[in-house]
Amino acid sequence: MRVRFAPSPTGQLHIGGARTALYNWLAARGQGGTMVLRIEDTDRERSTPENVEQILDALNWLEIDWDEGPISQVARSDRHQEVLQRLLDGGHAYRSTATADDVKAYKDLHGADRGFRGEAQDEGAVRLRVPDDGQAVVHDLIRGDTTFQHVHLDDPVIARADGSVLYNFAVAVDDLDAGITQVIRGEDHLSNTPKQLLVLEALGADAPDYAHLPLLHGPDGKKLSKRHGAASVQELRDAGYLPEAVRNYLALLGWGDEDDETLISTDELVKRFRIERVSRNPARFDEQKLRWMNGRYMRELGTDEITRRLETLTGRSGLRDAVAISEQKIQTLADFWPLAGFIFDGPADDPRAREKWLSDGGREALADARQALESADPFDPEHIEQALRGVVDARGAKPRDVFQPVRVALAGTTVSPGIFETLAVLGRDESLARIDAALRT
RNA sequence: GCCCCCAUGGUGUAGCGGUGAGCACGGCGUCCUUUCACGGCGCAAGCGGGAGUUCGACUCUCCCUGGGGGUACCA
Repeated sequence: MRVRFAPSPTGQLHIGGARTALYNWLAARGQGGTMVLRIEDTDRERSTPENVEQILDALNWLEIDWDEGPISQVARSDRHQEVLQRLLDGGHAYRSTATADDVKAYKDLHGADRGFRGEAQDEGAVRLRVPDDGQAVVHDLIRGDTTFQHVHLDDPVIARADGSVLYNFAVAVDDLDAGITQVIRGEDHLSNTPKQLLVLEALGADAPDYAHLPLLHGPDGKKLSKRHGAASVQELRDAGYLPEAVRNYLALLGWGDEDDETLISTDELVKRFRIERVSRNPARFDEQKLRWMNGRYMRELGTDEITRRLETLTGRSGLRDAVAISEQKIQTLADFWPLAGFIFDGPADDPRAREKWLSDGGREALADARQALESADPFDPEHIEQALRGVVDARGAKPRDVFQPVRVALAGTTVSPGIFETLAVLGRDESLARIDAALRT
């Protein structure tokens, strides 16, 4: 089996594209097959090395690998010209100057469901000749056979007047040359498949098997498309998601095994994934579920590994202690800094928190806490807790009336990791200094 | 307009003629609790509609409705 992933080199790898990549990859790896990359775009402006590089980067981050260097369509123009000429010579294609208006006029005359048929001229764009009778049958691994009657199909333009070839022609030739046996792509390509089948037929070649994946929609139900600035893999990475969690989540967006398990490791995914089991209905990208799943993966990583990833992401070091007391509370890597950044950067500025917890009663409690903290020894969570609980008892207060002022003094906000642990990580000197600073204001 | 695809709770799905329609996210409640989380327990919430086929339909067929895609000298 040989599959190919063919992203458009528009710079960002969009989430739907990432899922397509994943399914291709899982299908290939699971069956001991091969996955090749085809960077498809007949437009030289878009197929820039930088754009291609970005797609490759995104794939690398997802840890989705491929077996051969990217096949560039633009670089294959000689081959495409050769095949195009063969179709022209064989009478399978013809030149025509017919415009969209001509096509419309033809339909007004022959009926709306009647495909356009042109006359051969000696200039103009190249159109494929479509027979009036017969049909194109797409053998789809997910949906079964889909039949398109030839009569309904317009003679498709396969090359511009200047000779440059168009997608539906190029992709058929490239897949054929690359020996692709299974084409796994988005459902938006289903309706165009007959054109590709016709090209293959004109060439006397067998068609590959197809698998058209249901499209992905955004939370609003609209198409989550590369054109509509939808979330991309790059954005997921920047939002602090883990590649293994993204793979798990994306795999489930349109596929489920018999037991409908939710948390499935990539290894397990490779073993269990079957393209035939992919669902036929479009799915919505639900970031909430991704966040939850990401949290689960984070907690399985262990403190050292989370620290390592966080340090690469932020470029800072010495985060381990802060990670240890925060890891239960964050869902993504990006959640860490807003929660624990105050440990390194000093208290945040939250006037409302200060007003509420550092007013009269709060200041008294804080002052008492400071005193108790001075003698906590050793300065570890256990002894800190003893000291602070002592203050609570002595004041006859509720725990929060003592803990919250301390929290706000240290963190500047009402949200932070556990207060005893935070104090311990900060150390006695820094903790007391922050409390003093809070007391002074 | 024409061609094609799709249809289980708010979301993702399991189901493949007989089920109390299962799981997960989210929601709500509750326990834990120093904040926020995590975790435990519980609750609400679904087969779009109509005809068939069948002893029996979420499961099969048709129609409708509703989504989506294609229909470019874009990919």
